[in-house]
Amino acid sequence: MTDRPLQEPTLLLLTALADEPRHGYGLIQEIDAISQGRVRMRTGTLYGALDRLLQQGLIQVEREEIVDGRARKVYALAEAGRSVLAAEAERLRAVVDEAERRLAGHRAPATRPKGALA
Amino acid sequence: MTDRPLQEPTLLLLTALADEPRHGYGLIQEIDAISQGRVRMRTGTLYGALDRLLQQGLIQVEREEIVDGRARKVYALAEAGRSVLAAEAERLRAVVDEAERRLAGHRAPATRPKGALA
DNA sequence: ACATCATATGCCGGTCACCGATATATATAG
DNA sequence: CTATATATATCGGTGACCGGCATATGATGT
Repeated sequence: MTDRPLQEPTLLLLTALADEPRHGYGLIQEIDAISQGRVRMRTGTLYGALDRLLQQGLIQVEREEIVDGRARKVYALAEAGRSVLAAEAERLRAVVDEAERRLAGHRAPATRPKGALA
Repeated sequence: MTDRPLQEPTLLLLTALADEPRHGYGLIQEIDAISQGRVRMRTGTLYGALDRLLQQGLIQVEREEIVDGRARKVYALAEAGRSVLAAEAERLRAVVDEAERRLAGHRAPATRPKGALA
């Protein structure tokens, strides 16, 4: 399946769905808020990613509704998406920790015995 | 330019250079260590990324040397690369924090069979 | 009446980072 | 003498993301 690391827009999408279900346009706004206005997700990215994540089973359409005459699809994080997001967050945190440790000047021994590579 | 968020292989590359200069193959091994063996960077990704990062001024060739009859290029993190990595780490940490915060305040979605629809 | 912004979904062409394979070369271990 | 580790490099393909465009309604402004 998709063992590949998530790119940031996708990571933000799953994060925006982690607390409650939202519809497409609401996700754009939520991502804008999460990133302190630094990320404006394009609709091209959004709906493409939504389709992809649906197909991968990481999210699901919770319901469809009509608000003020405008149709909405409300997406929810699926179980699979929840665990993928958790794993991804844990992995990324480790990398970020390591980056900041090294930038701070502490040389944490990441050294391993020779021949560790298969 | 480098306004776009770094992808993970690139992030790992800069991280691997953050404590000391390394040559190409050494970077593959270091990234293997940092990621606890989870990421095996391909040479196609590595040398392509190295060229790109050189051109962006995020890294530089510190020296070239010959060890045991094999040529090496030793790369070092440039000042620009150091600040980009720092900014990227800070940004990613915020996203990861937010993701874990939302996951912890768990709101499990109704696991509905497909076909259920409003 | 007309314009324009905010809301809302969706498609399509292009770009580029990454992947996998391949090529080349030396040193060491079996 | 063959395989593995070390070491650099190129190339074609894939796919996520970007930017632009199309479409439609409701609210606000002039």
